[in-house]
Amino acid sequence: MGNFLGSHAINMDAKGRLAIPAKVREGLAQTCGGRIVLTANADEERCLLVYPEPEWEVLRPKIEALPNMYKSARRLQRLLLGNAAPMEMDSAGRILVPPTLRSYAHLEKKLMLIGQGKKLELWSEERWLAWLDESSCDEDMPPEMEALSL
Amino acid sequence: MGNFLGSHAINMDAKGRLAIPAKVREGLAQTCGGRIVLTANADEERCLLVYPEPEWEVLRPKIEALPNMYKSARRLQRLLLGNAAPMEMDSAGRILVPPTLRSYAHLEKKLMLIGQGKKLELWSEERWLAWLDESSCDEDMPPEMEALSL
DNA sequence: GTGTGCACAAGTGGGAAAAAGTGGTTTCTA
DNA sequence: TAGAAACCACTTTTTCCCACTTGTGCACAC
Repeated sequence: MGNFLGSHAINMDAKGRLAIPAKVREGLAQTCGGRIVLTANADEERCLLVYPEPEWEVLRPKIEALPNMYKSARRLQRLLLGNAAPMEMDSAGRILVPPTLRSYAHLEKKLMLIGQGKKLELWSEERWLAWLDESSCDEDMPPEMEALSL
Repeated sequence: MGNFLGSHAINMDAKGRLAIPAKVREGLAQTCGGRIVLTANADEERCLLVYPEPEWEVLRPKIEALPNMYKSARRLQRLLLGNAAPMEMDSAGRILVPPTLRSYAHLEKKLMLIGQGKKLELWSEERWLAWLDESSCDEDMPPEMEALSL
């Protein structure tokens, strides 16, 4: 199962195409033959999520099965299912980000691709840097986290 | 079983016709030979629901059978059954949205079509964007959802 | 050990062909 | 007679491919 680490600065061209860095491309080739699913992130950060297809197929049924009398479940379904776009890379290893996702995450030219283990996150560089500044570490933690020793 | 994903910006013309995006059209051709049912959504969001006919025929008897001593059940019946319109696409892959549904969901020129697995949702673009902004992620969650790791 | 240059790989941009979307006109039907 | 359906022709967008530019790493020489 793919193990994506590290961050990469990348550029999106005028047509909305972005070249996956070669290092990451290798990882994707291995875990999913280059077939990925791009979707919106559901928490308060407006970034995109990049899943290798097999990983997405684990998640998708779980999301579809959520009881949709709950508002929070409908939200998750609308965001994750409603934005999911299966993608394949072109001959130069690029993907075309759909316009709706581009505007959801406020993607312009300069982007950051952030490895998160099983998936990757795709941010507008501006928002990523802003998040680094704002985000603070004195929120509530789950117990598993309190026990960590870094 | 159709699997509709992703969001698409589409335009309705002056006659109330809207072109189903080609990607979605394929999915509809496969699951229902292009025969769909368009109806109103019953939750607080005024959007329309697009069902492949076989999927609708699974749902319809269940709605009809709801015990209608309950106000909420009557509401569901009036909205879903009372607005259901079977549709077929014209030679260019377009459907004509009935005026009553158009006004129910406040559809004007710019629309969004949102894949939701078995069905699709059709929103006024304005309302969809507003919903994206307002909707927050700290509502009650069903237990299945708390356990999710995205 | 350091610097220079070469070669290959990665990233970028543009253009042409094909497909999708749009608008209007005519015909049919209620 | 008005509205909807079918049809047709035009315009725009998308997709695919090819060629160019940039960057990186390695080797060799100084």
